[in-house]
Order: sequence, then C-alpha cells, then structure tokens
Amino acid sequence: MARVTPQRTPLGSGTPTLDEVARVAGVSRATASRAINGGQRVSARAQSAVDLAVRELGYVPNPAARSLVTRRTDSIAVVVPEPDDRVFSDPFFAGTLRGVNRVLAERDIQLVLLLARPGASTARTLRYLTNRHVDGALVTSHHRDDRLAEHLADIGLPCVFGGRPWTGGDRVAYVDTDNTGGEREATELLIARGCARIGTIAGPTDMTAAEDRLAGWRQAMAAAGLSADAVEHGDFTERSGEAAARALMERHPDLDGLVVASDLMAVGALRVLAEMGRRIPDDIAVVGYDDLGVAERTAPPLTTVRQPVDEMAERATRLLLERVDGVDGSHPVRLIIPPTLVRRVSA
Amino acid sequence: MARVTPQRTPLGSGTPTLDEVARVAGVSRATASRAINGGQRVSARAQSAVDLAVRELGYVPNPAARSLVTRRTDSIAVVVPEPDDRVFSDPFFAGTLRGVNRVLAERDIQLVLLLARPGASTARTLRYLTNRHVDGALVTSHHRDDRLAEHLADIGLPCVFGGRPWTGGDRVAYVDTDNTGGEREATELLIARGCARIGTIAGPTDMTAAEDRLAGWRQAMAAAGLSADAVEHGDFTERSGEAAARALMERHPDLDGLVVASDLMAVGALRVLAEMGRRIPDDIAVVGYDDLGVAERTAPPLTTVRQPVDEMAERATRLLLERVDGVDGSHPVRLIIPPTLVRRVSA
DNA sequence: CCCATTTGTGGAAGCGCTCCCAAGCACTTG
DNA sequence: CAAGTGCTTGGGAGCGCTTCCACAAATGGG
Repeated sequence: MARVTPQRTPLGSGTPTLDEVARVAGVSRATASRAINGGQRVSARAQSAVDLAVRELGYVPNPAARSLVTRRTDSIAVVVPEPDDRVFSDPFFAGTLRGVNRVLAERDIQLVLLLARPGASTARTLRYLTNRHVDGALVTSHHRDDRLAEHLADIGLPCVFGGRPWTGGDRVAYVDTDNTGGEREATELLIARGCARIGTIAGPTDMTAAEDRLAGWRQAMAAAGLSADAVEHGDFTERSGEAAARALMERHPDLDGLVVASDLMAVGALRVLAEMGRRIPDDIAVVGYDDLGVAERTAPPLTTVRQPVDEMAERATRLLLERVDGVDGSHPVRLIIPPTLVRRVSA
Repeated sequence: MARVTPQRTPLGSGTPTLDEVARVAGVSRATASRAINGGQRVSARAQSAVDLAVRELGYVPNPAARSLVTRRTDSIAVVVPEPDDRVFSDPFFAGTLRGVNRVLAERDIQLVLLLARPGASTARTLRYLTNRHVDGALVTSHHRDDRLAEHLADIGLPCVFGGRPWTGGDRVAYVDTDNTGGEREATELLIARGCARIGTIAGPTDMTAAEDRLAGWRQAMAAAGLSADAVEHGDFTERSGEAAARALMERHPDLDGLVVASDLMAVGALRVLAEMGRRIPDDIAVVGYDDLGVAERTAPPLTTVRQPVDEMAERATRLLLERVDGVDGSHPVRLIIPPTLVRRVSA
C-alpha cells in the first residue's frame, strides 16, 4: 500500500481544534470536550461558553482523533459479496439499504458500502474489516463459498447477517425470514386451487434463501403426494427466469402450476408463458416471491409471498447496533420474520 | 451527539501495535513504519525482519491513528441526495456505482454511501463532509434545491459532480454527457423518418439532465419548423412514464413520434401505447434515453440514446482521485462524454 | 460550624501512528 | 588520509482528541 503525497497541512491556520475552542470559551480542553460530548459534569456557564465558541469558530471535531481514543468509528459496513448489476437491480437490495439507512439516520452512524467481487477482493474486504475501520458489519446476499461468517466470527467484529449463512450460523447473529414456510404456503395455495402438475423455478443453489424455498416447495409437494421432479434453477434475474421457464415447459408441457422463487424471475416466466399462449391463471397458475413492487405491476398481477425486507433490514441493523454498543456479548441471536402470502390474479 | 459506553479496552493485550512489530523485528518504530509504508530508505534486512514480524503478529495498522497524522482517510463519499427506491431501481445508479467501484478497487480506497433525504438530512450529510471524514465526494443525482455544489466549494472538499449542477457549476468539477445533443439527435431521427407530430416525455424539471434533454428536443423541433407543444413531465420512473404517455395521448391523439427522456419512462409509455392499440413504430415511433439494459428487452426493442454511465462514473472517480491527490489545485474541470444513438426497432 | 459529600474543573497522560532531523556508517573521491 | 557523499537508522515530537485523577469549590447534614 504505497501512500501518496503526504501534504501535511499546518492546520493550525485552517480548521479550528478543540484547543482553540477551549481558549475562546475560556475553559480547559477537558471541559470543552465534556461540554461537546453530552455535557456531563459541566456547569451551565461553561456549557454555553463552549457552545458559543463552537458556533463562532465553526468547530467540527476531528473524527480520526476522536476514534483513535474512543475506539469507535461511528460507521458500519454493509457487505455485499456480489457487485454485479444483479444486486443493484434487485429490489431486495434497494429495500435492504433503505431499511438500514433508516435506522442509521437516527443515530448519526454512517454506512460504508463494501462491494466485494467474489474471490479476489474478499481478502481486501476482510482486511478492511479486520482493520476495524468500522464498528460492525451487516452482511447481505452471501454465498456458500465466501466463508464470511466464520471469518467475521474469528476476528470478533460485531456483525449480523441478513439471511442465514451456510456455515458458521451458530457463531454469528442473523435475521432471516421463514423461506421454507413461505414457499410451502405458496405451493399449498396452488394445490388448493386444484393444480396437479406443479413445477418450480428455484434460485441459485449457493444461497440459503433459495435452497430453503426449494425445500418448502418439496415439503408441500410431498405432503400432497405430488411428484417433485419439475425443477429448474435461475439466479433471481428476470432473464434467468425466462430461460428456466422455457426449459421447464419444454420438459414438462403439462404443468398447470408454477412456483417461482423470486418475482423478477416470475416476470420472465410470465413473459415466456404469454408467448406460448398459456392463459394465467387458467392454464397455469403462477406464484412468485418477494412482493417488492414488481409483483403488482405484472400482467396479470402476481400472487406472491411477501418478505418484509425493510423490516428485516431494520431489525438486523438494530441488532447490530446493540452488539456494537456491547449490550449483548456475542450471543448468536437469530431473528426469524414471517412472510405473508399476497393473493392477486396469477394464482 | 451523546456517545455510548466508552469500553476502553487495554488493547495492549489484543491488537498488536507498531511498537510491538518494531520490537519483534528488532528495529525502531520509525523504521518499521517506513518498511510497512512502501519501504523507502529501508535496508533489505530491516524490511524482511519487519515483514516477518507483521505476518507473525497479524499486525494491521490502526486507520484512525494513521489518518490522524496523514490527514487522509483513504475513502471517498458517494453522495446521493435521494434515497428513494427510485435511485436504487434506476439502472443509472447501478452503473454509476459499478464504475466508481471499479476505479476505487485499484487503489484500495473505500466507498462511503451518503444517502441524503432531501431537506432534513442534507445538513447531516454536509456536516459529515465538513468533518473531513472522507477525502473527497462524488455527487450524483443532485437537484435544483440542494445547493450542494456551492456548499462543497465553500468547505473546499475535493469533489466531482456527476452531471452539471444547477448552480456553482463554475466552482466545482463535473462530468456530464451532452444531453442536449443526444436528445436533439434522437428527435432528428424521428423527423428524418417522417414523423410530423412529435411529443416528448421529459424528466423532472429540477434536474439539469432532464432540462438539457428537453432543450435538445426543442432545438430539433424548432429547426424542423415543428410545433413543440406536446410536452409532459415524468420523474424518470416507469410509472410516471405511463401517466405522462396517457396524458400526452389524450391531449394529442395525433402524435406519430415520441421522444422519451429515459428508457424506464419509455417502458411505461410503450405499455400505454400498446393498450391503446398503437403499433410501434408504424403508428408512432418511440425513442428512449439511457440504454442501460432495459431498452433491448422491451417490446419492441427500443431505439434509444446511450449514455456511457460506467465510463462517466469512472472518469469522474479518476478526476476526483486526482484532486484528492492534489494533482490539480481546484480548477473546475468539466468533462463531457458524447452519447450515441442506438437504433433498434421502435424508431 | 465542621466535616463528608457532591459537583465542576484543569493538568496530564496517553490512543497508534508518521515523519522531521540529526547522527551513524560505509564508501568514494581529491 | 581527510573530507565528502549517500544511504539507513532511531529519537522524539506531535496529529487532535478523550478521560483519569486530583483538587477546588459548593452543598448539606449533624
């Protein structure tokens, strides 16, 4: 890590320091510091003198100096081990970021976005976290191979996972939704409406949420005594949903029900089904997963399983902040938020 | 800003410091520091001793301490004065983040995402930047009212804007694309193919990109002697495109050409036109703007103006890093990247 | 009215790091 | 052989801040 141009500015000239505030306010640096940080054990007189000086000088504390001694950075990382377009275009990500941001805004904590390309830069990400550049980490969209959970547990950085990690789930806290139950319920809906040949478009095999949903589909199918052989995998994108639907319908033209592990993939599937002239839901009923905006705008509107992403993100963030504050040692809490089936037209 | 639980860990126990590295390597702290930071003026012997000690101890430098003296944080902020879903679901944002990240990855600089709700938290954002928590700022998607450009120029933080700011454009650097020229060209295409009644769905009136595109449309219309009265505004979302198209077609049912200021809005417009039974491009030709993935998947594929978002973001980031490195004082550079017309089916 | 408490204050000691500077050293060179 | 040259090296100062600690001043109870 070659550093560049030190450019050691004198600074005595520009930015005011705590010393100057103290001098202007006519108190010691210690008192000024106390007054600025919550004002415990500070007389009203001193407090207002400091306040005035701060305003007058336009003083802002130097975060590096502060965090050097407090050992806090007042920022947390959101780790996304997947910087492809996929992440950004997925409303799941948007919702997560929104939820996180809402909580952080309350407390004046900043968000550092760590986009780690799988493989190469995982090391970099890990180094950054090990450095304690941030007070904690929120990991989202992790895959089987990045052993992030274990690594983070090893370095002892407060962290919370969005979604159950593959391994190390017993060592880190995570917030998840009942993917299995949700998809089971979705499948049961199709069964209840009389579908007999139900296929599924599952998500990537290296993500727990996808595998859990697939398991839910399997459970419902087994319970109804239906054969669970019509499975195709996508990667949660619309395009992959198209491809999967095409493959599925080719192998199983008799399908009258389709359980899709994400709304985006369902959009692709709907398009393919429309092309093939299948009427929905009469010829084939379709149910998606997510309900993050797209489901209500498809043709026809998509019956789907809603996961409360905002809430999950919010809960995860609060959990993380608690651990950062040291409220709870490092007990690996897990929080499961229930999904809800949302009925529209497609099933 | 009340701080929480100081939890002053002794640290002498846990994380190794430079002192310990120096002791283990049998050199002074100064030499150890030099060895770690690029190894200028360090003998091979000392260098390898330090390297060994670092590895052995698992030493990672404390970023706060380092940045306290170097006055650098090795991180930059991406400021998004608009944390709505809009930002996230817009491929423009995704492309920007991708471009930025690509450049930062080369240099081990981190990305702090500053989502500022318009109004309230702008102050917070500004404070964060004033604090010099980051070495520089990249501002994207700014609106007329956040006087971010002036503020940033005032506090003297290195910054680059993505898109020309409303005011203060003479005080800050920015990277933009020729929105006016791009939309003019798009309009000329419609005129060339024989359209005589051309309407436009413009973007929000408080964004320069949107206004520039509208100006381009006007220029082309004026040059062709056509009346430029069929204008409707959206906010770059699909939904607003729908509404605008509906309104436009109601007021001007005779339209045979439509210039839309974003592909997302064009998607909405296409849907409305299809509902109305208009054939595209025969009854009405449509041209979009962006070409960031959606245009090639519409029905029919959308003729559009491509803005090279990735490149713009990359250039902007490089420009920012130059200013952070102090290569260029604060000369308000501006960089204009040309758009290109991409012909598909819709026009 | 004195002593025990509470409350407010400032001095000073660092937090871990970088970097200036002067000194040390092994060589050249005149 | 003395003086100059270039490269390494470590001492030490200091970045701006928080917080421990000791002390002074105010308060209150017996």
